[in-house]
Amino acid sequence: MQKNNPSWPAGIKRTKQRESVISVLENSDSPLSAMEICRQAKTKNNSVWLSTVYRILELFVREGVVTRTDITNKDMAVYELNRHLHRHYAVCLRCKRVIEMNNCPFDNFVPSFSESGFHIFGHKIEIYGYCKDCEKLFFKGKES
Amino acid sequence: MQKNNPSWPAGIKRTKQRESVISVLENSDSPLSAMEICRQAKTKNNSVWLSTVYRILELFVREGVVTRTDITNKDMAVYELNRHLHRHYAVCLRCKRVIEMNNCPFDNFVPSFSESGFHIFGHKIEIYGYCKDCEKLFFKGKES
DNA sequence: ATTACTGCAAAGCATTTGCAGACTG
DNA sequence: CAGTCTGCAAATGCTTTGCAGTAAT
Repeated sequence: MQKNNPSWPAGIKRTKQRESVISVLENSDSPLSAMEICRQAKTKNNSVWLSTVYRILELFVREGVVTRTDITNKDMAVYELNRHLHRHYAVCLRCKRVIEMNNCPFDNFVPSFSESGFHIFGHKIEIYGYCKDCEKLFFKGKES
Repeated sequence: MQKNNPSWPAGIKRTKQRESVISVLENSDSPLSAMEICRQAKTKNNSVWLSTVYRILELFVREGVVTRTDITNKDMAVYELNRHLHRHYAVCLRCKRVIEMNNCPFDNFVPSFSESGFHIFGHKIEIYGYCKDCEKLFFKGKES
């Protein structure tokens, strides 16, 4: 997010730590944990403390610039830029790798409820299973 | 889960703590946290230590008898009996009421992944929004 | 200059782990 | 009676918080 980038939220002070966090997220095509963001920021010689990263993420989530996702069976939240894309992920039950889904089952779907009048704001979908690599191991395990 | 209940997983030793955990889950119509399960088990005069509850839940999840869910922005996992119903719910953001959905968006849907070879075992869907009653209040709030 | 932000340390809290004694099959 | 499970305590790991010094506007 460059200077003058209009998507920098209004009234939010620029600090090198905040720009650094945003920069890491901009250069990632998958959601990252706070720890990973901190590690990558340090690599770039931008020292950012982990607690600061959490504070910055909390701020940007509140501002709507970043989204936070809690993944089942993973004990860490992951964060990504809110690119206003509607996206869901699959998680490998073994290696916890997160794989992007390119479409959404709610497109062209009309939900039917047991009670009328529910106003949907959004949804969260989580797909679980085994990734290519872990499935091999999984079935190898079953064979023996 | 009574004695001789065929759904008790094969080869799993019966202990009063395990039966107690399952009993709490059987008598609940909503998913419970480990702490809540522990509390309810204690109420029934069945002393179960919290760490034991976690070990028991881990075992039953592995055996497929129980499912674990992490709820967004809640820092506790919740557990429920795996009733083998394929069902999704909508949760009201205000009153937390849970409303059943009668269909599933994954019927007749072919997911597309950014990486090939992911083997889907299942999915979880969380729909959020406002129920009929809370929506009225919500919009009343916005007007004033 | 004023107010907000960060470094750092330390606390919080759900969950996990280690170990010795208790219990199940 | 052998191996597993539990009580208990202590550790772990992610996340939050408190505080004093630092930086942004």
